[in-house]
Amino acid sequence: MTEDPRPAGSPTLEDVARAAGVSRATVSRVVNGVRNVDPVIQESVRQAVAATGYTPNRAARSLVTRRTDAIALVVSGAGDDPTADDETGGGHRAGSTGGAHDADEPDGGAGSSFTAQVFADPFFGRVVTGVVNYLRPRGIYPVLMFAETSRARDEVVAYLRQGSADGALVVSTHADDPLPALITDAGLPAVLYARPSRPTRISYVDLAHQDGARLAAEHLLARGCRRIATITGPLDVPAGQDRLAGFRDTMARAGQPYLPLAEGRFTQESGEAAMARLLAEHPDLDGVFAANDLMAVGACHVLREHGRRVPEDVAVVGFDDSSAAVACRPPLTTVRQPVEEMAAEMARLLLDRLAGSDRAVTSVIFEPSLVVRGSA
Amino acid sequence: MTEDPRPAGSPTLEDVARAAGVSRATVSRVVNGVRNVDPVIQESVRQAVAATGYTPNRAARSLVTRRTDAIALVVSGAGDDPTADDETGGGHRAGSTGGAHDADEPDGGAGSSFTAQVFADPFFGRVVTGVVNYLRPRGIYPVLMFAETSRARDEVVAYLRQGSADGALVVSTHADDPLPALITDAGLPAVLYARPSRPTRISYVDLAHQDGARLAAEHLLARGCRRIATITGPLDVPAGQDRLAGFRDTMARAGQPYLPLAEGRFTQESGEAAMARLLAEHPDLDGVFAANDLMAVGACHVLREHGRRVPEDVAVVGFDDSSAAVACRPPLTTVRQPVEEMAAEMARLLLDRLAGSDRAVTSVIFEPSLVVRGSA
DNA sequence: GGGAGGCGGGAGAGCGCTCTCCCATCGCGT
DNA sequence: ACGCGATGGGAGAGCGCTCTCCCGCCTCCC
Repeated sequence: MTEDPRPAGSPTLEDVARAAGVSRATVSRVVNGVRNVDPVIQESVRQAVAATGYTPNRAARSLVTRRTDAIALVVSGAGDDPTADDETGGGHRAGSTGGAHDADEPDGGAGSSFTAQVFADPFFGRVVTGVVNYLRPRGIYPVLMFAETSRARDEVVAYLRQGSADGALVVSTHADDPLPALITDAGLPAVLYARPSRPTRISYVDLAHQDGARLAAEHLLARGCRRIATITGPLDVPAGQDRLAGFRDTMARAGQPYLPLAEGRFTQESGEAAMARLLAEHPDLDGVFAANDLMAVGACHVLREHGRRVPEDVAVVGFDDSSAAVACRPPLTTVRQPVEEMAAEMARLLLDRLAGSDRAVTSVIFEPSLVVRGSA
Repeated sequence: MTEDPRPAGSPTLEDVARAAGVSRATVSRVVNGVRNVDPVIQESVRQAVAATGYTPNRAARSLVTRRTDAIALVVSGAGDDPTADDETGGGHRAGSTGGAHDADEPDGGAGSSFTAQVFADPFFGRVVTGVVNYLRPRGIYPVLMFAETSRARDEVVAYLRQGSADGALVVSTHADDPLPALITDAGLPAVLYARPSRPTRISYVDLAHQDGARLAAEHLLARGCRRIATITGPLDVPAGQDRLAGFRDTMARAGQPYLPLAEGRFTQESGEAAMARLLAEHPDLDGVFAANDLMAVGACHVLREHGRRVPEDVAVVGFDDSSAAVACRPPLTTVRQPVEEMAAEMARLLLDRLAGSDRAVTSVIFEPSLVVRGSA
């Protein structure tokens, strides 16, 4: 007959309590620092914890507290969703992207999965950075999720509903993303990055895109550019619309109501294509505002290939101040979007919501600033 | 007297059981698809589940199964760790980086945090892509963690020990990373990306770096380059060492034993600096092998700034086949590292380990391939 | 026809923790 | 001196689930 029937498994509160000669409740109180506990007992409990190598079991704790201290970081949008019927722009040729729409593709492979597309933009790395840096000191780690199909969206909601995370941080890449509504309908706490295109009772952080575009316009004008064009973002998302509106507005006010434009999709390739189109139609242009840095980089490439010097012949201004801006030759003059701070604020809003039970909807709008480098 | 004393909270197994007129056990069996259950009862249980909107509580399940169906994706390395004493290179001026060593910095801010550095390299996005794509169909989502300080490492281990995740996928950015050892010492399941610099009983995936470097060397030689230099990665990490060794080896075998080299740190800026150094010492060089694409991009920039055309005057070969390779002008000829597949395999290895109880250590080495584009 | 064996369902014991009670002790005021 | 609140520790009831028993019934074979 052995005395110890539990050789396996990690030590529990019970074990620590026995070692310290106190009750489970007392150990729990010491571990969680709740209520007053006699300093002497506190010390002996701490020693028992150290001696046994105790670590609280998170599942057990969650079960009773109904909190997980985990939050989901969801990148949402319409990838190549076969069920998507809310497309706005061109390209009705659904499924034309080479059958990559199978969510159960055997391996991690394929370069053009939604996940891969997402990380191709330095933007998401910055969001993650901001979120992680805010959450980490608080002992919280984000669970990374992607929701580009309706099935994936359901899985996200299910995940949240089964209490795997306390709330969600949602970054949408697409307009009319149904996820925010799904989450709030389920009564789950969430905060968005960027204003949802249809009004929803949900907190979000966003940038004053129009102000940013204004800064870009004023800079190009002040530089003396007179034949200015713009490469817009996708015009079915608020960021794309607002940057164009702000730019066009300032240009019009400066007496330049006609603004050549070409729509891009926030990718470098789309920026290249757009620049080529603009150059074909307006060979004499001397200034370009691209609605993000990636497209600006593409524009620079195409300009150089067409023998234009940047910024001597054509000045280029980007948007975001991402890593692509400094990596570019010449380095991009760009409108800074403080993504990391915004992401941190988004995390803060969610944590506030989880802590207090104030279900108030707050939105925080950040102001952009101009970063002048070599390209304009 | 109301009959229902539980208006709040989501429905539990008990509720479903009551609605279906069966026991909790039966509902559990249906939900988990375990053992045979009468089809009629099965159907009524399913209806009850749908009617009540039941979702199993993950914490409760974890508590008894001792599994979480969550895994940690840890990016590990030495950031600006004040306690680091295993630094190899120069720079003993600890803390010289402007007080940025405080882990509790108030906001998500600072651009040069470890997290930000990590995402500056497209490599990590690809790792995440591969991991996520493999895990997602299996209902598992990765928890993102960073471990660049000893405290952060302890937190990762604690996180795993408290059963917040079943295992870890570790990507080290640095040699002599103590994390793998810490994790295995704690008896926790983990798989690494890249061979640890000191041998450890742990599974990993890796690339045949030397073979990749050989491909690059052979391509440059076949192209007719005769004054070839290389920009190496950090020479204290296996990937840096092996790529140099493989390249130098092939060059030597081809009768070119003297190989000009400059060490970089896998960043674009370090690549630019290295290229500038090489050009200063060897103005007549006609071929460059950079140990990764980011440095190759930097090299291209510097070459162009010095009036060299790529590939006409100087051929450039990169390594990784990252997004930077296609974004570059001209597009980079590069050695492909199938990061996504490797990351997926890493996830597969971990899941296998978690499923079966075979504690066998396996390593899978992937073969690189040459992708010829415009730069060489 | 009767016993063995398989099959399907229920009862109930926990998993490890928190948290509400409850009780013992102590200090203090009147 | 006595009561009374404050203080600190213990007992124990769950949180929602899984899983091992156990039991009743049906089938099948000798």
